[in-house]
Amino acid sequence: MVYLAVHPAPGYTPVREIAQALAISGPFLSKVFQQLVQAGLVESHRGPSGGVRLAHPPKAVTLKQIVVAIDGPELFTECVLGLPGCGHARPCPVHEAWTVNRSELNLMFEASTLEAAAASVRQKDRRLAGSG
Amino acid sequence: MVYLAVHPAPGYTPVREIAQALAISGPFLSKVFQQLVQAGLVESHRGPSGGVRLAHPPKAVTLKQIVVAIDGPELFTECVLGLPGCGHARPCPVHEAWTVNRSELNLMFEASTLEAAAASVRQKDRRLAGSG
DNA sequence: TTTATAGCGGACAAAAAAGTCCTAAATAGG
DNA sequence: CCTATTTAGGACTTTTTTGTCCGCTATAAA
Repeated sequence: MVYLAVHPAPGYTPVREIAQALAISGPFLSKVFQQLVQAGLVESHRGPSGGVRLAHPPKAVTLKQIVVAIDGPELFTECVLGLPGCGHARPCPVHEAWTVNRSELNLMFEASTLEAAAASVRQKDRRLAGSG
Repeated sequence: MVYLAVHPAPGYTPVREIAQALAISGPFLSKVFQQLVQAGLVESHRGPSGGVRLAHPPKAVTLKQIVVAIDGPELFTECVLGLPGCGHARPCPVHEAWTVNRSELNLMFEASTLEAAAASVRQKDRRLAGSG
């Protein structure tokens, strides 16, 4: 998604192209984009001149949305010990501590936008892939 | 460790006893305690009347120490995207955002002590296990 | 000294996650 | 209409993580 924000195109960008640019596997990235499409963060189009594109302006997309789309909302909702049913009524020993922690995490991930990440990449020639 | 803090014993407490009290598997808990012993958070003693006990007063043990002992220091040191070599020189797009985030996490996990968790359990009759 | 107890550590097994492959469906262009 | 392209989605494989088992060593008590 950062790639799409940094390299805006008039139409759709093929997943394969992104995969090559980031030096990651095509099928794998394809799976990731399926999740992003289902979450409504990305729009896709099949056939020739098809591909993917951002569904919203980068300013309106947060890091939290992306994390939730790919890894699920558990990080922002669940008990840190993984105890099922942990909540105000039946808290685990670190419930309060983690609740505070978690809300901070929420704020930070919500404050971090795709636009900010893209700007950072443009300005600092920042890498997107593991090598390069 | 919360159990040990809540149920102080004159000598060592067998791992099996703790496993039964918390309704979790003995061999599994045994593995966990091996890690805690190696990390120096718990002391063990073999043979009859052996078992485990806290190596330090609960006040002096932080949640961070326990997390690091069991899951490793990665949570508090590594790039959130998992890019090898991500750092100040070659940052990933969310490097700064995550750095801030991570130091907050550090502070919170360092501020949360075993004593606090144990007190919480004692006062509020808080459960330690998944059911009960 | 013998015996039962208890943690240690390596090998093994099971479960979950990550990643790949293949076929189908859509669609733009000739 | 036909073909090439490109995502969708399910099945499969590989890898990683998680959890179990078993023999070994230590040791307290009889």
